[in-house]
Amino acid sequence: MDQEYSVKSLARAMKVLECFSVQQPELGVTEIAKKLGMQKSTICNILSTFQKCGYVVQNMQTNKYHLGTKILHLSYIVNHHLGLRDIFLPHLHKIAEATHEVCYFGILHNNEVLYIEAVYPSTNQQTRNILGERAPLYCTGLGKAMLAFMPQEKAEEIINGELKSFTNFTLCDPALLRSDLEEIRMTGYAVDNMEHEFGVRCVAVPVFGASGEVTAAVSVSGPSPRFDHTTMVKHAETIANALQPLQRCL
Amino acid sequence: MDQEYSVKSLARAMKVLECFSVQQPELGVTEIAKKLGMQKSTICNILSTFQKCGYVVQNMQTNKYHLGTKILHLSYIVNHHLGLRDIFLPHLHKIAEATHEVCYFGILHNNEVLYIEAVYPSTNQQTRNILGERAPLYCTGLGKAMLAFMPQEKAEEIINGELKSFTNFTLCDPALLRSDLEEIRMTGYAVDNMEHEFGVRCVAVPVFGASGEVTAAVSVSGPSPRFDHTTMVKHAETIANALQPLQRCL
DNA sequence: AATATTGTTCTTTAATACTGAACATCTATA
DNA sequence: TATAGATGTTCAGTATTAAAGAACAATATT
Repeated sequence: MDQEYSVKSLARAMKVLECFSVQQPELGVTEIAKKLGMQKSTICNILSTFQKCGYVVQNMQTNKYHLGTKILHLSYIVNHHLGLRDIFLPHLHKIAEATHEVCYFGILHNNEVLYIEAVYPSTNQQTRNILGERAPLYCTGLGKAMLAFMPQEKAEEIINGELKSFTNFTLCDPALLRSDLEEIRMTGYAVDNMEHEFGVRCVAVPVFGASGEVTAAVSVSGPSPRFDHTTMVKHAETIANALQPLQRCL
Repeated sequence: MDQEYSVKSLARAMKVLECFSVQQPELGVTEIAKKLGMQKSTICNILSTFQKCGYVVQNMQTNKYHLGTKILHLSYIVNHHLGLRDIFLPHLHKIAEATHEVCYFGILHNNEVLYIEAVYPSTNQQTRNILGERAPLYCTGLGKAMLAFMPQEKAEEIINGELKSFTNFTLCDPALLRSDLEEIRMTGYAVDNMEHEFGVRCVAVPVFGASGEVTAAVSVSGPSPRFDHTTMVKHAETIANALQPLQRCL
């Protein structure tokens, strides 16, 4: 009997929360019910519970629901516990100023890149909020930097999995990807040559934990004309140097 | 029959998530069970479900649990939907640079201040992460700025509620607090005179939504010697001017 | 005005979450 | 080193209750 010691109603409820996305921040009851193949009334009850707890808010005008601010408080605790953001922030600033490019910081989570922070150089004061955004491993600088140093078994799972094409430059061929990862292991840094977004190049360096496993990565990225080979090598060195004191101590 | 159309097991489970705090980011099964007066096995099942969903992670060394990064993704959606952070950030930067003080941005949530962002002036590069932190309304600049313009009924609830003393300067007397709030309504800005933290003064200005209700507040704060009366009046003006374009349009 | 389509309410039943005890691990203390 | 007291986990039975499905109310659309 493969009994699962899990609270099924809770798992179902969390799926409801996960229906909300940046693209669809507001959802109706039937919309969610269809999406999950569940009954309207069930969704209604779950949402009403979440609302009472503050995790979801109903828009009085449209009757649709959206995520509540209670989640922000939880995320604060996560961030604080991880502590990573606080530890990395000064170094990210240093890198952004030295390279005059946007500096990203992401961690490995569920076989995806989870962006934790973006720091803009003072010469480029954008304010795009990417906290919490996710991206695939195989076609981003941060992702490949981590993929290259992951346990081979886990890495192969991804390499042999679906490699969706985002641009003409995306490495959708496992063999090509493998040799790229090999080069990353040799040089110590990953290059994303417009593989995820056309016109955007990126250099990323992995960060290793105390026991030697990849835990995170830091990158700078920007418009491809500014990212020629020699510049990217220089940037990689800048990042690697800035991260030196953090390597193998987290 | 006052039947509650809520999923009780879900409400219970969310209470488990809420046990985690900055002070106690890691909790054991029995610890949570005691805190909530629930059975160990129940907590165990809930945690195991949350773990499968990625909302909670078990520390292999200590067997204790902590919140997972999945929450970050949800918080990203919240932030993005609120959009507030993105809208306010440039103005917060402006205020921080103009006053050379830390600039805070908070919203009203569950009768508390929920801190959304802190921006440090370039002359004071701290990196304290306060995203998601909460504080009482009656003894903080941001809080009083919002409390003063809340619906009277809701405000009185708080004024007549427990007014815990944080410092010798905390206004724990409802009458004193009321007259302070009256002054805030007159001047349009709130002053926190070391009421929450000794040695820290703060000036805050409320932000109003499209329908005229208080939705948020912005403040600058710092060591009391730097915050004399004339300086604070000047800071209040600076903030009010910077926020002008955002008033009554959100 | 008529007709979908939405969110909500309600009851019944089948599912399942919680209890409570037993078990397995680990960690202080004698 | 042995023992007692923690801890987290497993398990089966019962009492709870979550979900289904239909009916209702309130909008939106035609």
